[in-house]
Amino acid sequence: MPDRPSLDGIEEKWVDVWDESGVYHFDRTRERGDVFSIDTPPPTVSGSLHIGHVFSYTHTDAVARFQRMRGKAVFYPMGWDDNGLPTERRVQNYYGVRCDPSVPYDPDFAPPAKPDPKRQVPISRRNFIELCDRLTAEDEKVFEAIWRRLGLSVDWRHTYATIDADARTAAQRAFLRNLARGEAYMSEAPTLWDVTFRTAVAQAELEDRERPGAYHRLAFHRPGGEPVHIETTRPELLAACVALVAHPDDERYQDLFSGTVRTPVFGVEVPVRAHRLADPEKGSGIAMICTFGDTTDVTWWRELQLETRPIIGWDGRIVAEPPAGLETEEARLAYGRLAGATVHTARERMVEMLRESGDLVGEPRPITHPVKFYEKGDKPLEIVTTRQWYIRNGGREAELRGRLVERGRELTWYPAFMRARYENWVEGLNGDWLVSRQRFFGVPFPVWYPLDAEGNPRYDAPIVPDESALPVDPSSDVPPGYTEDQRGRAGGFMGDPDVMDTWATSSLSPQIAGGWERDEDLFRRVFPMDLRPQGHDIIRTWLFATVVRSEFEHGSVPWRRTALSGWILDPDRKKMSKSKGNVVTPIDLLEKYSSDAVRYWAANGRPGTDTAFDEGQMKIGRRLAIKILNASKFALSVAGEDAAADPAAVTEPLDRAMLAALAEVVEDATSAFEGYDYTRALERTERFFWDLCDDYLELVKVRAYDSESPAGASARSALLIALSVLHRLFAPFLPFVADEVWSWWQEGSVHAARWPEAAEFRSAAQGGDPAVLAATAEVLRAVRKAKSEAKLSMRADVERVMVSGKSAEYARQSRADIAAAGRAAALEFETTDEAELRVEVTLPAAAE
RNA sequence: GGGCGUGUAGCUCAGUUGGUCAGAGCCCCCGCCUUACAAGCGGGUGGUCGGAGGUUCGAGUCCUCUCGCGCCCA
Repeated sequence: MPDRPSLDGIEEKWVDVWDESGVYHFDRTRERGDVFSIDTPPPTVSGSLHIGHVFSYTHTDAVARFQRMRGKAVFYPMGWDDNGLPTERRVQNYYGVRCDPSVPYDPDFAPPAKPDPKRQVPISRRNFIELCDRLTAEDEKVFEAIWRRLGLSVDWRHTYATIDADARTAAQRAFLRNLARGEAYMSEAPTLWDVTFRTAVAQAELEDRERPGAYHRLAFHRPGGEPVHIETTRPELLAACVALVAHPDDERYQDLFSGTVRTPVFGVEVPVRAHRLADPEKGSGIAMICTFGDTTDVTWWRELQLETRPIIGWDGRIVAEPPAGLETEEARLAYGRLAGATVHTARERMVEMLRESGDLVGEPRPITHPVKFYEKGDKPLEIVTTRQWYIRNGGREAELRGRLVERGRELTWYPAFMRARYENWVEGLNGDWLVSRQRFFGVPFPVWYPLDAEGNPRYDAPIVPDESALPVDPSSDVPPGYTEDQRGRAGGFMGDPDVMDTWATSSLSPQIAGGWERDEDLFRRVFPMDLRPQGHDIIRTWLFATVVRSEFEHGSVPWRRTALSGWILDPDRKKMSKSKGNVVTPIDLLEKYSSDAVRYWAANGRPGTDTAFDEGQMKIGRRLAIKILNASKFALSVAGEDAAADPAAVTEPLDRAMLAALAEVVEDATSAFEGYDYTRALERTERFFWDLCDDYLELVKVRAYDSESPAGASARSALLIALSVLHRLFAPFLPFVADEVWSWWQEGSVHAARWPEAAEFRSAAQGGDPAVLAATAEVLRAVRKAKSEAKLSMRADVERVMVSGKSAEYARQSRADIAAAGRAAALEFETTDEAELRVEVTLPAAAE
């Protein structure tokens, strides 16, 4: 035990000790019932670890530590999400390169010494992936170091990355089984498309953003020539117009239904149709349907069985070839002015042409409206018809949807109201899950297609590998029955060029971490997992997708509980984010306040509740940690480090009262933890501890030094019992300081110790009444107040203390301790019926 | 527009099933060298619990309406 205990260097010391002792290792000999398994969220390593991560991972760690102390074998792995677009972008910027699959592999490639993000060097897909692997490996080391310093009790032998071979194997195996069972399918259909990243995007990745736009009033022409006015925010799509639509009940357009009109400028004849989704209140009540301007167009196109005349290409530009229907020379010339232009330019030119033809009525009317974006993109999404892979998720089948809602109800949600978010999402789905992405750094689809005699792929006859061959890369591996020289040749084969959505891999995190089909012995001990902690913003993606995959593969929920953490808000109540520049680096905070202090702040954030970033709370956490050091040192120096607590020696009413109060704290903290209310467990423990320091310790200080009397032995034993219990109660929250103080007088790690139970020290409490401690402390407070108001030192003598009231009887049982702590010469107690405890303190005349 | 959450001292937050529930910590003010801790200790000043109705003997605590903020979805 050091003379002057300190938090300095405490993290380095214990991180090493824990690593060497393996105290957090999962005992895989334990059966499922004795295991507590956690489906840890794999943080995106291409981003930086921010304070929000520290916040939520601390919550999980506290629960993991509690369960471990309760005797569970805790399966607490860590994953890294390195698969996907964020990593591609980071690699592009970091090395100044971009992936160009047409460039051949260069085994000697070295990235530019001075990366220039503006002039990225095109490199082969394989070189690009090598750089992704290299950079993510470095990032993961940094992350692990921070997690260790934060004190996460992860078993570092169990880590995974969403791009590693195990994850690729699991993702491909699950996909092949989905395919075989008909849960995955390929379809050519209108798809939300990000033109910057040139990839398809799923419903779950959409977000609406308010953008300026303008209503353009356009004149279409009836067969007789008289105009029909429509309003559109996307005049550039006029060439893609396939119909007009109005509400079936709209009186204004009854005569037009089942007739046709001609488009302005292009003179294409299009039908006028009726559909309930046409809003009579909006614009002129009649709209043009284009293939495709928005998702409503897709609905109309599908339900009204309209033609397809797409004009926007994968690059977001107007395609060179005019769509069907543009027959006249003028129409083709007009289209020629748009071909190759961006959407923005095309709109300007189209408006120009409409002005020339006189079909633009009035001036465009500026508005602000919500536009769909890919959440990681910065250009509006287009809708392009492409061939994509889908996994069923209930978006098209009520039966499956209902089953998935039911699975959600099998889960225990912390907090419970988060379940509503899940159900709202599932019930609002309008399509299956699009899982293919036209990107590079991801898990490839384990599929090849035969090429027919003309060299065209036969998508209806995909070739799949045997599961034993996984993972495969169809761009370099050869399908069964073919040779490499048949790649890309007529009569040969081609590999599917796409990769899976990153959620298609991370939705298998319980299987990947748990050893599904790789280590079945492990898997049956940990799956379904006990807990899925995660942010509430990814209920619709990660949580939902994981439920879907587990339903298909195992016919069960993937876990029993899920805990949704809140966000960290800056002092202005805004979500902290990099773009706002209000992010604080965790490592600086850990160094400034100590890991325990930062954990203390985090542990004060309740499940699902957004929490203010508050360094003040970290200061308090630091104070608490230091107090634990000092109070422990004091108690141990009084009692003797190697002294053993003897429950039978606890005889004084005040000591028994303290232990009885502590028993209540233990019971309360335990049930709070069982209900995932770690914050309450901490609050109760902390409250008790500070009161113990302020009152009980001061009261028994003198007596505890008395080595002669039984009263002294009583105090010392009670102190040691309380200390042991408190060290363990604090261990899940302040693991460093808890193990430090524990090590001064106990064998082994506090983190391997048994969680305290009231039964342990009930006998020592001997039916003690917490009211004795409460009343005694109240008298002590009154004495202090008198001294404080007289501006006296707490060491000042007191002539007389007169206590009366209902609980005077309780205080009387601590007469000697009050006299000693208050330095009171005379004490009188009068038990009356008065509810309020009255304390009269008489100070020596000289002191007044 | 629909769903969910939230609004309690200057700040951050507790307040289980309605009855010492008007609290804690921080901040601020006034004191105290008290050998565990001056990175400490003691004491004190702060609120008609967003607003309006209602149920009840009694409501931050239940109901209705309303205002503000936040998130999710259209």
